[in-house]
Amino acid sequence: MIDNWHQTGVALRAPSKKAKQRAASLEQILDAAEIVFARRGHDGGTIQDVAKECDVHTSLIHYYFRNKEALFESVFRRRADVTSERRMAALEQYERTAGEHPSVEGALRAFLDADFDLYCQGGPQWMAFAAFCARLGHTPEGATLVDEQFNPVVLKLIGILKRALPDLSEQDVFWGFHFVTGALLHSLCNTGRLDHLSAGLCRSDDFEAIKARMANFMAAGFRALRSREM
Amino acid sequence: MIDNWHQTGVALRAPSKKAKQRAASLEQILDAAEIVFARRGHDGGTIQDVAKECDVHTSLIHYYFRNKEALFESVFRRRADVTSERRMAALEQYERTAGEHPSVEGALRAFLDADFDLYCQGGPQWMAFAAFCARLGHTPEGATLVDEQFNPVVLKLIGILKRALPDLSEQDVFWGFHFVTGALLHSLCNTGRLDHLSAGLCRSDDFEAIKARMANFMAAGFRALRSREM
DNA sequence: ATTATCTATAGATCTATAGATAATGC
DNA sequence: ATTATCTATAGATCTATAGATAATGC
Repeated sequence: MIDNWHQTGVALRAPSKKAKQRAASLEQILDAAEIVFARRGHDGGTIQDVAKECDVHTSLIHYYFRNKEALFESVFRRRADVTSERRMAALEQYERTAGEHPSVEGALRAFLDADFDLYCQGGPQWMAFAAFCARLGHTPEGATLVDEQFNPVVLKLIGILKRALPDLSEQDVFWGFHFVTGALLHSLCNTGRLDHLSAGLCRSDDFEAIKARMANFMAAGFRALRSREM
Repeated sequence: MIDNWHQTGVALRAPSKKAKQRAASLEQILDAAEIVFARRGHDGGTIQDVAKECDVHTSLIHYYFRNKEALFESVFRRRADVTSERRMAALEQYERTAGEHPSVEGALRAFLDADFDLYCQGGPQWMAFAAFCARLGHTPEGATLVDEQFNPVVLKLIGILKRALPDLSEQDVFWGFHFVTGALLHSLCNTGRLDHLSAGLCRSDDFEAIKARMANFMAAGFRALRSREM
């Protein structure tokens, strides 16, 4: 929240009580929807669930958001720009420091860590957003939304990867990225499967552990594809 | 279908017309449900969709399957044993041929290829089953079902991986497997994202291309985790 | 007589809207 | 006067069942 209204000469009105109320309600509803849709998916989560979660009446949700689709998309849009801009900035920053010879691992680290840090340190709502996006990412309908939002950043990453791996075919770069995406989305989903499987040795919500391993693991994978071609 | 009824002495009756009808209807319904749930998920797919898909009335579905849950689970159970037994057999076969020194890549190849071959060569219903399982695998509710079915095979794989990587910590083996699972499920999901991203260069339903790369890629990842520990 | 299939419908959600009421704004 | 919130309810699904009808079995 930026309160620039009392320092500009242009007499921007102070936010009225109603404006504040409105903003607060919008946020409450979006927070609740984020949690509900992250937990139960687009089809499993209902407007009634959302209403219960934030203790308002369903009609208020329709008052602020035309319909379920609009609510769903608003949940995505509220944070989508933040994440893609952060990733883009991290990639550009990495490009500058790496200069002529970027490394696969460096590029992946920039791309992935920007995200993981946000989800780890951003509190439970960002965590819910992560799961929300992950579910979105592996439905065919959701894929369109995700594509539009993240393709620019992803293509940026792929560009750097190509320069880091000049002797790798373009297909292999895409397939490698496909594996990275899968592992990332599965991690963000946080299904708890690994917890059972490892008998508690690993917790699937331990994003720090994932962050510490993933770029490293995947970078080696890309390099191995290269040797496969020869 | 095994028609052992006319060669045994124990006078097993020939399947009556009704029995055949029953079997055919069951299969039709399961096929349709497999396609519907694969496409729209557990919550998005309805019994009405299934009925329309195979051109029977919804009440017939309730006649053969008590309720939606039972139908859903039957879709899973129909093929689950086939896949896990195939994988188990492939892993045991690999263990025998590899002897004292199994390799990461060999183990992964046995584990993954058993699946991919089935999905590639088993026709469209097996393809639908793949997507069905993938969606199951990244919901928290579905995870329980998947766990019960596949944990034995997965633990078998993990056992071999541990012997192939004696100097890798147990945690790292599990995290590596976590990444493999993610990439696999994402591939089976077949969202079509890669098609757009690569402007048609790669098709996300090209399981042959994935099969050719995945074990190789992931094996290198595991080895890289090892070097991280030192 | 039994089993497979369909017709009709109850009952439970769920989304969405119209219209009433309460709170703020000018 | 405008905006925020709630009440009440319409209308569209969706699951599930009861009971009728059609086909096979003995």
